[in-house]
Amino acid sequence: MSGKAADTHRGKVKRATLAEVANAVGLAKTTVSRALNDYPDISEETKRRVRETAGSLGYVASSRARQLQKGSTDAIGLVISAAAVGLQSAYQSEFTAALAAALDGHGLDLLLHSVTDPVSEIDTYNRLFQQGKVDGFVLMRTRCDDERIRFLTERGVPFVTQGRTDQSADHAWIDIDSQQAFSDAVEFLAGKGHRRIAMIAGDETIYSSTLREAGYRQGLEKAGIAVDPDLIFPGDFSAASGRVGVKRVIDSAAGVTAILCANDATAMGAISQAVELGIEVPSQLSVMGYDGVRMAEMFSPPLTTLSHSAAECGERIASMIVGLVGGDALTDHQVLLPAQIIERRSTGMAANV
Amino acid sequence: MSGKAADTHRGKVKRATLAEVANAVGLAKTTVSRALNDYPDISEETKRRVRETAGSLGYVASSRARQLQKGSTDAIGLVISAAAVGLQSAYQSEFTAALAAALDGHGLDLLLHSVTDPVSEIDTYNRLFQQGKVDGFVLMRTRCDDERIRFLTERGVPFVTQGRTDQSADHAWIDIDSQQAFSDAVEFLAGKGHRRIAMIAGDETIYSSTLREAGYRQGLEKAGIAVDPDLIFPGDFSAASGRVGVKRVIDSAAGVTAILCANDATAMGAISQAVELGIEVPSQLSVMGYDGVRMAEMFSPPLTTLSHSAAECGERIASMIVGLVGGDALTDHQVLLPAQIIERRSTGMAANV
DNA sequence: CTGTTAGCGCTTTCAC
DNA sequence: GTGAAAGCGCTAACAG
Repeated sequence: MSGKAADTHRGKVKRATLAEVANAVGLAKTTVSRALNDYPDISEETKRRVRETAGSLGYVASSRARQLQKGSTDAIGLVISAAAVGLQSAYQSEFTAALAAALDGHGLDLLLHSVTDPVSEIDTYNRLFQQGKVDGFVLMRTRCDDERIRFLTERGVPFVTQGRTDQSADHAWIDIDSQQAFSDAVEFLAGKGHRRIAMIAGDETIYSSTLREAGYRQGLEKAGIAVDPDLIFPGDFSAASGRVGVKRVIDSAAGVTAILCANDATAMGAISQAVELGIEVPSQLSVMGYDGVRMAEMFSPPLTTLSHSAAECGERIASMIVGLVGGDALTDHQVLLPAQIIERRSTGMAANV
Repeated sequence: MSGKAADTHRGKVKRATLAEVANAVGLAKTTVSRALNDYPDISEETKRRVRETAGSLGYVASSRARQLQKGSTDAIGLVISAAAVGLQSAYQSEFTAALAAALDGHGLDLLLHSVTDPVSEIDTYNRLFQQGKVDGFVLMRTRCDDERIRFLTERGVPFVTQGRTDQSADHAWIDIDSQQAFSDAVEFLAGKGHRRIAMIAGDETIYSSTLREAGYRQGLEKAGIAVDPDLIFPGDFSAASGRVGVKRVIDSAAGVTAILCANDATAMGAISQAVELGIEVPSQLSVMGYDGVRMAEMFSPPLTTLSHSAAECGERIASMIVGLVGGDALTDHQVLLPAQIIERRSTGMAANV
């Protein structure tokens, strides 16, 4: 605002433009553009010269302008809900980092958007896409009946979900075979002599929670143990719900020697509460988690868990979304990855009850 | 490529354009644009009509086009290095989420970029800005002598750091007064009768590590305890370094009854290792962390720590970067926030040695 | 109050 | 092999 100094004011940094480069080399903008983009109809010599002066001018093409012209954005949106505080679970944040890294490998950026009001969630997806800020989305924490999926599908917006839903048949997703994993976990526990195995479930609106519970039941059956509905306690993936869950187990379910938790955070909460109640883990109570977050290894006792790779998941999703945005035919667009039991010291042989 | 079907192919979603809206209302693009942006020189009646048809057409302005015209991006870049796996520490990810939420409140997006090769780090900052993808940056994990800061400062690129540096005088930053915090922590421990208090330090290339160590020394002095350099063990903010640290303490430093760790992850690692070595926390050894991550509360035993608010930090940084990008004068551009001791159960009275 | 004319910086036909 | 012209969708002068 202060007159003469206006064009020098802080924050306004001059970026070299195509026209300037063209001018400097003595060629037309068109030619420079094609040279820089390595078109075959430009002579090697010219390309060299152009690249050189472009470099010396510190020229970097404005992606805004390019995007406007080409119609694409080279950015993928990831919307997190502030309600689920932090970058949600440790796993979510490990995954997010992996996704960012993987997208980077494909030359895409990750636009991280936080939405505070759940009501405006859909609106956020809509705006981000309509505004042309992103070419597509990655969805985390998919819900059983996921409104976002319906919305995006209807509009033909490319997206990949991390986790299945009731509508899984129709969209691209990648997921961990949590049902199998939980079944394995129960068998593993049964193999250690546990007969009364409780489960602290995850947020029931999240589809994967239902799968984890189904796996738990399935494992019980395989192990020849009758499913006792009273041994399934509600939870919400938080450590706090693990604490509450343990108290309930103690209060209401006699003879439980092992607890399978919906995720690692819940398991850690459960252990910490158990210890406070004077229950020793694993000698009196085995506790097992799911996800294999890094912290699980450092917990005391180190957590037995079902591990899967956030990095692989991120990379696969990145490839998938790149394909979708590029309009590729959908092959391999539904991927199920296994989880592996990592035995550490929060589980042991069943105690004599 | 397949001819006639080309314009219908998946992924190409038609977005309404300004011209279309203008056409529909029977007004000029300009008028529509101004109506939508609530310019004073458009009649209320017209604005109403325009908004109505815009709404019914589902029109959302293309931010690409607007950005190209206005020159700004409404996005802030956050570059994380994949080397420090995951979204780095739990604190980093809590902060990132908070930052995204806060930026959202200002109508800004967060562009999360991951860089694998440390060598290309500066280049990434440069490209992101030159390409016009972001208006500015937020830097985490500031290093003592931070090349990124020199680079951005030289070019006049707006940025705010979370954490100070050797060059702090010259740039906008927000930081926790970790020196004071660590000093307080030592006094707190001394107040519980601890005389030989070890420290497991953080990554020494990170500026804040030096501050935390300085605070530790300062606290010792205040408590009238001589600083013993042999009681300071190296670390890197990881839980693993906490484990290693504890072993070294046991092996080489007799009489230590308390360990102050550079952050919560280190503290958790330390506790878990101590327990494995048969050392009881806190009866035989007190361990204290820093950051106050959510998991600290759920640890067993719950961790005594120095807590500070990621949310507040994120909000403040958001305001600061908004101001900087907007070209505001720099007032309050260097903010020091306090940390608070949260006493939980990983610390107790000094054991008799 | 509203419309006309430019132009942000780039990529693309289409000529030469 | 290279250049001229047009336009992506928007906003900012400047007229009327």
